[in-house]
Amino acid sequence: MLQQTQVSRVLEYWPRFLEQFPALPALASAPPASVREAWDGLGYYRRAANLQALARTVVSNGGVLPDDPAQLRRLPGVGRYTAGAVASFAFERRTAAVDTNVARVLRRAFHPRRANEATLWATAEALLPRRGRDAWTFNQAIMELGALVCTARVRRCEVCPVRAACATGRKVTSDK
DNA sequence: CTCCCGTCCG
DNA sequence: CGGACTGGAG
Repeated sequence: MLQQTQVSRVLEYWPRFLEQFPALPALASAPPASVREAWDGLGYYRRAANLQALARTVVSNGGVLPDDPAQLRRLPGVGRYTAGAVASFAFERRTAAVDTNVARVLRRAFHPRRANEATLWATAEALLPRRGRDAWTFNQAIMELGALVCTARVRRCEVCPVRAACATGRKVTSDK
């Protein structure tokens, strides 16, 4: 649900969705129309179909989600970001997870000129703490930094905890 | 108009 | 690589 959709909007759907489909088996055996209906208004309806296909695949293969990013990535609707996010946040695997927030933070802090996806992921991996548990915290922290402080429109460099190490933030504070 | 905890297809 | 997919908020 969070793929390209704001948290505030997902919050209106996620609890109801989970109530209706408490776990993968329920989602797997549900009529596709009921899944689509539960998704109504959220947009990107392919995600709903992908999610049910994912549920069916996982259920028919023992019912357990893999914790490995490469294996997660093979599931429908799971790209590099989601695979990393699930592996890190659900399983505490040591993996990078670059979403739009993280990408923006990394761009501003380390690549003020231009940076492609590969560069951003490489930077994210280079910054990743050794232990999985600490990588979880790092991923959570950098993502929230982008969502709450280093935001797309108004960046709040004054309250940014990594301002001193940021290529963009250093200038911004001296300029304005 | 851009942006949002992207992914897939051509 | 670019574009499609979706809709609401700022």
